[in-house]
Amino acid sequence: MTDGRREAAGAAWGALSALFFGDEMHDRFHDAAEACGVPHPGALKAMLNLDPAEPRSMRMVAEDLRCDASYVTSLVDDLERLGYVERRVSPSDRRVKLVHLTPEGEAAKARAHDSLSTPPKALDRLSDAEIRSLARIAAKLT
Amino acid sequence: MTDGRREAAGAAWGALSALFFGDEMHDRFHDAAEACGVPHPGALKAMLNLDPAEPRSMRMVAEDLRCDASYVTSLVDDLERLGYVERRVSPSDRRVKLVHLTPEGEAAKARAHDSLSTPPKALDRLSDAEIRSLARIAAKLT
DNA sequence: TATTGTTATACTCTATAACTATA
DNA sequence: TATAGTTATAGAGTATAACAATA
Repeated sequence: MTDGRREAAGAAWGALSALFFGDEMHDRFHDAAEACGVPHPGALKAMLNLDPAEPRSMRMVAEDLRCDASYVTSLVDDLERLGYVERRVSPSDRRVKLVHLTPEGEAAKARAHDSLSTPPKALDRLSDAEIRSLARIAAKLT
Repeated sequence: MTDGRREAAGAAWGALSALFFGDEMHDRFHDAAEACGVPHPGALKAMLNLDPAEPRSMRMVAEDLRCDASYVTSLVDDLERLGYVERRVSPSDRRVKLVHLTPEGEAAKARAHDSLSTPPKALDRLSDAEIRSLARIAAKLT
């Protein structure tokens, strides 16, 4: 039983991967970066991880992105120049800078998010019941 | 009805996107590049698009990757140095070079593919029936 | 003349190392 | 002394422009 399960899981994931690594998603990712006015995908990912309610320190952003802290400096410079983000010194530790998403940044993030979360055309091939079933299953995954 | 359908599709896709853009997949993609001995993700994607039965021209590879033709030159140089790929002049047009995947290249591609298609741990949360259902639906998408 | 691929070159993205300020 | 962030610098990844060979 565990064996058939593993096989089904592999097949499911393989099919989904093909969709995500396909041309449509590749294009959409670049469209999203352009739509929110951000120069490169790295900056886009940084934006998507930011939440106005919970500002993150430069170092935390570096960990989110798995990149060097020095690169976060230039990334946040770019976002600040666009008015999407603000650096504020942390009240509890004056070495720490917290990256706050501005209202403009929030709007840009929403635009990018919309563009990315629009499902690819392949989903049109599913019946209504299948779509609902997929939504229910996917919800359990997060 | 079309409205509820769209909503369900958006929810499903959003949840799946979160998985794909999450840390586990990010790490796995780099692991796959390393496992197949390829220097950077661009070269990995080039490999994954190559099929020994249907060699592609340099220009086609550039279109697959949406990058400049000159970059394909250096990409294929790297892969050729690794023994994963061979350039052969096309019999029908001597300007064209066809990129053939070698047996070593095919093996490396398979290793990368295995690593990428291993489902993330989140799928453990699904029941056997849900996994099978997901596999059936995903198969319709490709 | 138009097209395929390469070379030479330059620009962008990202990391390493040395530095400043605060703890 | 150790840690957060920045600066200066160097390296990888990718594009643009000019070129050679073939069509």
